[in-house]
Amino acid sequence: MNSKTQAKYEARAKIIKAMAHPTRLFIVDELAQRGERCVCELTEMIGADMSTVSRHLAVLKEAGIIADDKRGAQVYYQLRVRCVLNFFECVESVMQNNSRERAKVLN
Amino acid sequence: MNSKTQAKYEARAKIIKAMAHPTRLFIVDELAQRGERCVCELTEMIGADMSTVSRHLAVLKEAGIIADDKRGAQVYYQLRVRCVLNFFECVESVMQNNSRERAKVLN
DNA sequence: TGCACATTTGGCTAAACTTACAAATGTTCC
DNA sequence: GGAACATTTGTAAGTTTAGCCAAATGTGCA
Repeated sequence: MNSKTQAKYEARAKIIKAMAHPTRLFIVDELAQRGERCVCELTEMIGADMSTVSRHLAVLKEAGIIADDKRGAQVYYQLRVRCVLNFFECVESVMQNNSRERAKVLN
Repeated sequence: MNSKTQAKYEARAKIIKAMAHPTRLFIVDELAQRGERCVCELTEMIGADMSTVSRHLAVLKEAGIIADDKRGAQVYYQLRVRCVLNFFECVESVMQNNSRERAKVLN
């Protein structure tokens, strides 16, 4: 694989990697449903340290998946790219395939 | 977040995590285009140690994204779920948004 | 059986990721 | 200015991941 091809896949992987964490998937899902949320609201829902949540948000923002909007002392985050929601559909179908496959093995 | 919700997002993250590596994205892309490939062919194309490639393939297989088919001494892998290819489209659009955004900042 | 080849697995190291606490920064309001 | 609050950042510890080499396993064939 040449270095240009390598770079192409690294750039893609970086964005997918930003989605590859349960807390970050929760955040994306939540923002998709509610439009926007501030860090304190998300922290409350997630139940982790606020600094941890802030770091997850930074990862998603750095990847370009969410955008931040400072309003007073709060920072509100919103989804910038809706198409990442398509990931969920596909993931669900993979999981369904998997459980079907496992059921088959047991017979 | 309760433990059921937590488990849901962890299961999803596991599958997305399997896609979150440049080499594994390359493999998925290659299998999508060529139908199937044995480990030795992929190893040749990727240019890493065969044991490394074998481990990447195991990750994708464990997630349910690819399937293996042993034929003689070789093991052929093929894509089991085409919808993961939708990831690429979305990732491209995120990258385009990002570069547009960066261009705007420079003006 | 024994050699050649394909693949996987064990073991190890280095790098990356995740998390929490504490401290720093920024904002509002008195 | 100073207290109260929201958020980010520095730091350190623990965990996971990626990579390679070497060894083990499995297959085909003389």
